[in-house]
Amino acid sequence: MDKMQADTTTDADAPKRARGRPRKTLDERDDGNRRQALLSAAAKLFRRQGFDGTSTRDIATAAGMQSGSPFYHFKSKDALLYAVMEAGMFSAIERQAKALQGKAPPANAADAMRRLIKAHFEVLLGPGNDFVPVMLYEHRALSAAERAKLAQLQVRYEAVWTPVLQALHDNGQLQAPVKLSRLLILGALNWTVQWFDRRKGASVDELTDAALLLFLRAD
Amino acid sequence: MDKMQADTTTDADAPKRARGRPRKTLDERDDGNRRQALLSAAAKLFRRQGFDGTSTRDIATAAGMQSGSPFYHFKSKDALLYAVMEAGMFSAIERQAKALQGKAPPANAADAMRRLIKAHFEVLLGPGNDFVPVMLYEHRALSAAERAKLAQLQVRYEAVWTPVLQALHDNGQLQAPVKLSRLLILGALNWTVQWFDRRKGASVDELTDAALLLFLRAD
DNA sequence: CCTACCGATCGGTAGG
DNA sequence: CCTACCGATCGGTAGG
Repeated sequence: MDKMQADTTTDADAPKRARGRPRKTLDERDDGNRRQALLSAAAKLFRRQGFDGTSTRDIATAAGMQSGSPFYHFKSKDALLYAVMEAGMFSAIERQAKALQGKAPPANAADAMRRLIKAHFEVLLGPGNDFVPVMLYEHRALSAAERAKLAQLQVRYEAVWTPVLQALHDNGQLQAPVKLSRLLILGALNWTVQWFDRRKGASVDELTDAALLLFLRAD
Repeated sequence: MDKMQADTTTDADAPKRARGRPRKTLDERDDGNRRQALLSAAAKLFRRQGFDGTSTRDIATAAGMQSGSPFYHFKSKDALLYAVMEAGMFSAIERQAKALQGKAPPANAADAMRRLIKAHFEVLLGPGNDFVPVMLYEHRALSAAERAKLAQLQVRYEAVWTPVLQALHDNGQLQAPVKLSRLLILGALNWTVQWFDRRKGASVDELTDAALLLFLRAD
């Protein structure tokens, strides 16, 4: 709580590998966890206040650091934003793959669709999932090169939808053209970030049901 | 082109009501058209670079003014943003009403839906229509009071969709719950701002057709 | 609407 | 990772 307070815990069982300058507290210290703290703080603040509305000082404070310290971990504020977005895409891609594999493969195209939609909502609306929303709403702040790198990951993510939509189109459950369907559907899902409130109204499951009813004809 | 160049046109037929300090050029000068120029410039720049990414100096330059001059027309940068958004909502509401009235009233619920969707796309994707996109993507920059005022206009706009969706639900063309349908559908439409390119790919009419096929069952 | 300017904030860095 | 700091930019204002 109080960073000024002296460390009163005993030093007897301090980790043996501790050497060099003394540590200020006993909790997590080493490796990349300071970097991770910066990433999480940045994601949360970028989402709430926007990239431009968040200063690197804000982020440093939220991570318990001084104003110049984030630049020890990240070359620039921009690099921090990119790292947040990339982490978001990796988590989305991973979650998507798990949803499709699961314990059993999808029973049919509609089942695959349900899994994709639900996984998408979870990554977007789940508690503490600020990384993907930041990616959706702040990509204008990226440089052209970073935007291009990220676009590759997005293509990978969106490509998974295509065969599922194609199968649904083939069996008549989806009427609109596959490509425009994908764009419109993902838009509907992504926009939920703007209005969905986990604390009230529908649940993610109800949302998933509604989306399926809206987009697909019964089989 | 060159602001330094002396005005070489003759003064003989200058407007008689010209008095007081001399004008620098002969073109539009009086009333609110400077204010309008600021609004248009701001809308364009806010959309392209974001609210925080656009300085009041940028806007002044784009409107052919000096750095301090926008504040003669608007109390603050924030007030300028709000004015852009309000103008966007007014134009959307007006266009929506015209679409539903038209020369003839809608033939049925699906026809009304088509008109609503197309009007929405036109306001969103039409050439030079930067006001509504700015409203969609920069409302985080508003104060709470301004956001609340704007929300009233948005409620008015969205309320028009409800009876249409209800009718479609009643006749079986729409399966998902009306309220969630409205939110998901408007999300799908709003998101087109992110990917739609008037210069290539589908037209607004094709987009409208695809949306109808996606959301509604044939009657 | 322009000129000249102020105060504040911000990203980033050197040097330890 | 902290301290101390720089240079630049920015919203806004006074006074005309």
